[in-house]
Amino acid sequence: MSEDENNLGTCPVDRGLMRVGDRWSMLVLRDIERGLTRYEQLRTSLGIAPNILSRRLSALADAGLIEKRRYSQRPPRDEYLLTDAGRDFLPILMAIGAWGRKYNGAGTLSRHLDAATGEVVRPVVVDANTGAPIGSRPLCFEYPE
Amino acid sequence: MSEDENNLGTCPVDRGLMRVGDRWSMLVLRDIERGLTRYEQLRTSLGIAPNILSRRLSALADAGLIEKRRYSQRPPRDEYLLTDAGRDFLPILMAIGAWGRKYNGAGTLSRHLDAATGEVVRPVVVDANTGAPIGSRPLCFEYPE
DNA sequence: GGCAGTCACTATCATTTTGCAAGCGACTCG
DNA sequence: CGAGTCGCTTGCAAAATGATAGTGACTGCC
Repeated sequence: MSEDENNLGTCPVDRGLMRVGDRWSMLVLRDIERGLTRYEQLRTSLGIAPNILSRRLSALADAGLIEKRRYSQRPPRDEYLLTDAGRDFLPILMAIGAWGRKYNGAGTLSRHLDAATGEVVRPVVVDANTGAPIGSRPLCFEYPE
Repeated sequence: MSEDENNLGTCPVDRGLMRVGDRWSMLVLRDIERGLTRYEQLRTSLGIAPNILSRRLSALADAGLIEKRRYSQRPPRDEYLLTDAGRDFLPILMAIGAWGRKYNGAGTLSRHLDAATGEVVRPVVVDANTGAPIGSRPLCFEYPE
């Protein structure tokens, strides 16, 4: 895919997208977060074809974002749970959600509330060093070698 | 796609992914940010087939994330620039990059530095209300109706 | 003027991925 | 025993993607 080694090979964005770079995977993660952990729940909630769901689930498991756990032997029943890597991806989904609300948010949309304050959560990406939102300060790139 | 109206129809994540939900689109945005604004620059940097690049560029333009601007009449030359919506998406790419670095970051990767301090930027998604990183406080969902 | 070369594409076709529909094994419940 | 649910797999059609070739508009060189 990459010819230019200064580019995709060393680009962390691409590294991330290698693992979750498709729509269904992200929506699956979102639904698992919402508590829809079983195959049938995911299938009906997403309206996804069963073969596609199977493939996405195993891809996500291979990528280390979810894991399959048998919670009942008889009848055999499994659930899909987020790993640490999967949970770490959720903030990104919330940031995408905030963007979607802003630029494609006609009508009423679901949202997250802070359980303690009851306030609507407003996800923003900031630089942990300065606390400033990304985009509010000039940045520059650094390439390896 | 959606059967369950509590789900995709009202989900801001899905609304966002409707516009940029594929790998190439995100990588194009990243490259434009890096200053690769011309067709040939993007094509060689990404190693993408020309027909695919054309389609992605017009999809991104239709979605309002980039716009095409002719900067030279003779010879006819165009460049692709980020719109406000496109620039607003960049922090998400940085968050994906941070995740990719953490979970798929073997070897040396490129990174962003704060132009003023020279420090490596560490993107984190926080709740703008509390300033707390998403994931550090319990949340709940609210669905319309 | 003629020819090579660059840029920004489009057109054609093979390959890959996605999606629909049907079916299947393991079980439960009546 | 028969219907129903869950968690899939299989087969096939449709759509998206990707490789390759080609095209039009120009520039720059001899």
